[in-house]
Amino acid sequence: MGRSPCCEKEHMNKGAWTKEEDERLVSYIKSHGEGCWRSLPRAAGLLRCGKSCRLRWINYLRPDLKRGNFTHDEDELIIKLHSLLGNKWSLIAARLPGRTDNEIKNYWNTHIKRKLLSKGIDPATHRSINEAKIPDSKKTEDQIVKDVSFVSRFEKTKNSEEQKQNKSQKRNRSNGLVCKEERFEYYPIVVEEVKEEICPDLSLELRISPPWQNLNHDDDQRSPNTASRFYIENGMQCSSDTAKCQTEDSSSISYSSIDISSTSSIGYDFLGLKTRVLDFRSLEMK
DNA sequence: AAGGGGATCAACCGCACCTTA
DNA sequence: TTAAGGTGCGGTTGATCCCCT
Repeated sequence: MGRSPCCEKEHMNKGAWTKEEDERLVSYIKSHGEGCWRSLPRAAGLLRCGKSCRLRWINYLRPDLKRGNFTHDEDELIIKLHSLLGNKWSLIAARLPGRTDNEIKNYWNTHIKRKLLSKGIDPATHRSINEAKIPDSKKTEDQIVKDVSFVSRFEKTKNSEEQKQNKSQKRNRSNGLVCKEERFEYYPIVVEEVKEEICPDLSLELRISPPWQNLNHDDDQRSPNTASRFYIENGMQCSSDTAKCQTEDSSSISYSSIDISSTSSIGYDFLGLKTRVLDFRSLEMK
């Protein structure tokens, strides 16, 4: 069954936006808010497709966008998130406030890919290019452990989780949120990686936990979907309100537990990065 | 100064997913 | 349950910029 086009292609402007079009769009959204992109162009007096308006707003006109070069910390964070999430640009962008998925995607393709290649790292797999050529059966234990890649298992696990949750819950796709009985909860992003095959003692789990309760902040009146904690645990006890987990074996892969509710105004160590960029409270949940 | 080629990034396209009736 | 509408995502394109010869 075919679908009607999102808008009439004829009589529509395409290509670069003019200053006047930008002003019309910004002015309309300022007074009416985002949403209903299909009818927005007509209401705003724009000869543009709704999708085009949405893209222009999200990628360029939104007032909370951070323009300018990516910082080194952002570079590192993007690389690490890409190793976890793959080409899920919207998920990566959700963890870099002020940056858009399009911007990150472009940046990845034009800068980071080359940077990784110059270091001998395959940007698709995050493996050493040389190591990638060695068959698994001939790799040493060290090489195999270095090759931990989260993407395939992540997809697999996430999909099965989603299937389960789809049956009983209303979903909000934005930023991996689940809307359940009028409350938002983060569904677990499980990155439990190949422990049975290559590293029996290793259990990596990337999880976005339910919203933190009993926050002693001035802005506690926010809706419950605006804050949460984000932590990665390594199959060990992870204290829920500490900024760092205790580990029994310091030689194991590093991990972090981040209480965003208590660290939003200070730097914290996400994936080994001292960074402030991972603040879910700044993410808008639609 | 010209132009060729690579780099960059805004914008488009097609598709998949979610919602709703 | 199903079809249609709405929205968002990821891949790709193309215009423009910039550097080098």
